[in-house]
Amino acid sequence: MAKKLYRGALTTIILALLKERGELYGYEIVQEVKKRTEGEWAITEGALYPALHKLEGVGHVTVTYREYKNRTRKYYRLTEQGRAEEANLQAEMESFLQSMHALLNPKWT
Amino acid sequence: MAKKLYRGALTTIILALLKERGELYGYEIVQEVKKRTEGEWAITEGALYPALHKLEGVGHVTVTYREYKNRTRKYYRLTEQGRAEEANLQAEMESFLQSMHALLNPKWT
DNA sequence: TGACAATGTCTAAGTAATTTAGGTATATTT
DNA sequence: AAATATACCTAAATTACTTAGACATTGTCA
Repeated sequence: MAKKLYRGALTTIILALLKERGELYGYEIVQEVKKRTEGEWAITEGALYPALHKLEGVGHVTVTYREYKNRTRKYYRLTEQGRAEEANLQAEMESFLQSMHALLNPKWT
Repeated sequence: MAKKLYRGALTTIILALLKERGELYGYEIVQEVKKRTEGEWAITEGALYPALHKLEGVGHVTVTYREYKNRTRKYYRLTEQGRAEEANLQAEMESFLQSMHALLNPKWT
């Protein structure tokens, strides 16, 4: 059974993958997440595509269309802004992990 | 500036604190989170109280009213079910951390 | 003493990320 | 031939949360 992906983490994941890989198309992101988490997470397309469109809308990614076996792939790539945002979200995620650690493993009572 | 608390984490936090402390009242939870995360997280009461009521509704916590200086405190305590749920959410959080790690620090490309 | 902050509870409207449940079309596998 | 995989999409419903209040008592400080 697929585990919970906390709300707000999806964009962080997308941007992190794009930063690492340079360029990915939507369906590829779904497969990549599934593979890397060994099936723990299944990103739904109903969440992914609107998230990608929003990222495009705010200028964090750009799109290139490429044909492959009669199907169109939309490749996404980080803009400069997107690269900055990726750093922000990465920092936020680390802060989250730290705070979570402080809460669940307290040093002082 | 207060950082993001990913959606879905609030209940995990509440149950974890109750497990550790045995008994807490709502306002105390707000203070405790603020203290432990050194101000990083500010749980809003508009989120906390409904969450507590929901936990009570599904039988994960019980309530005891206590008076203190003319003000009523509602103390929450885990039920057996709540204790089980706490373990589930804790496991889910750990799974999240692992998956997040796998995504952001991949071993294989 | 008068005002403002802190303590302590609550709710209701609005927001936004997600789930659910579809749709369309081609390629590949069984 | 039918089902699955690939590849994109959207719209309605859900839901956890934010915002913005309400109410009452106690503590603090000018």
